[in-house]
Amino acid sequence: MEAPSPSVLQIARLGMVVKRGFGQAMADETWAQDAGLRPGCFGVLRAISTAGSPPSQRELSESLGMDPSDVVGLVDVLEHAGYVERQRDPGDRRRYALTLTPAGIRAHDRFLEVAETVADSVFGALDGPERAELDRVLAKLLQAHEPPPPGS
Amino acid sequence: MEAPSPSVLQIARLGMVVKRGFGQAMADETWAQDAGLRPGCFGVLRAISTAGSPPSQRELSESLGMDPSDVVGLVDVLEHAGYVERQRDPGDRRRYALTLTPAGIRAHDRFLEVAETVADSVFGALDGPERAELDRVLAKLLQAHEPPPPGS
DNA sequence: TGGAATCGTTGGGACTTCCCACGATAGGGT
DNA sequence: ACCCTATCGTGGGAAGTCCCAACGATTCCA
Repeated sequence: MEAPSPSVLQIARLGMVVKRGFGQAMADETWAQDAGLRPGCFGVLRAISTAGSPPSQRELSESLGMDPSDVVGLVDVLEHAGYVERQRDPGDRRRYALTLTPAGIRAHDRFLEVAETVADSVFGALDGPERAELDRVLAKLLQAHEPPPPGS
Repeated sequence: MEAPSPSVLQIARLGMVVKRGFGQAMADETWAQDAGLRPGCFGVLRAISTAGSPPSQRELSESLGMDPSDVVGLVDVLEHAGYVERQRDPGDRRRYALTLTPAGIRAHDRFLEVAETVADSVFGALDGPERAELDRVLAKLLQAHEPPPPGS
């Protein structure tokens, strides 16, 4: 039976390919290496950048699908590198309001370039429409697995 | 920037979702738990099953995109569970010829069921054509990144 | 026959992921 | 005003994964 069930393996496998490619591409970026940036830092930078208002670390952890305790170290690195700032939310002093510094925005842009290089390498076998369709489907799947936080 | 490059993040992210979902689904399968099967064992089982002739561990490692040293432990578990057999290749006594036992075939089938359940959970938001197209594109991408052994 | 290459294996280091528990702060009910 | 509960960020540790560097055994090539 040629059931399409192993597609879960393909996804997991492709995820590893991307992860490896990204890690390898990052090894060439001396500026990131010097700042001590870890792979997960890109996700944090991107999540802060795309968030409507300065997010808290918990919102980040939900938006990234990772444990809050793991976000701490990532933000630590980024703050120490001068890319993000932790400001106490005046409305709720338990939370932080995370913002990107100008240097953080530049770092994010450079990250995007690297990501695009990796994407070209990974998706090179796809033509334009295929790639657009893949993008759309992936976004749909992630959105289905991550109920967006309403106005709360 | 023309294309939304962060699709690489989506892939990696979705890979984690699958991995988690699979691990969680496997936690309910007592037979696998009792046999001490690890997540990677499914990939090994599937690789042996889909290989044309009994593969060596090195062929497995290439086909799975993992390090040969990590295949050892996986095959150890599977052999100890009575699912695969290590037979020396008479033509090259350095290699093993890995074969599935009848119990291994049954285990593989049960694995497939679990995988299908996970797939339904992950791809639930997609309709038939979308899912088929995703399958096709993923296979295309993996094939581009892993030239298959022609001697089958 | 001797040297180089390959296969399986061992060991270990660096890293990620996940879970539990703690102080600090906030909210809700009486 | 008080407790009780919940949430946020944080620390620590267990388990797992990925990757590399070696080593005996075996094979291949000159």
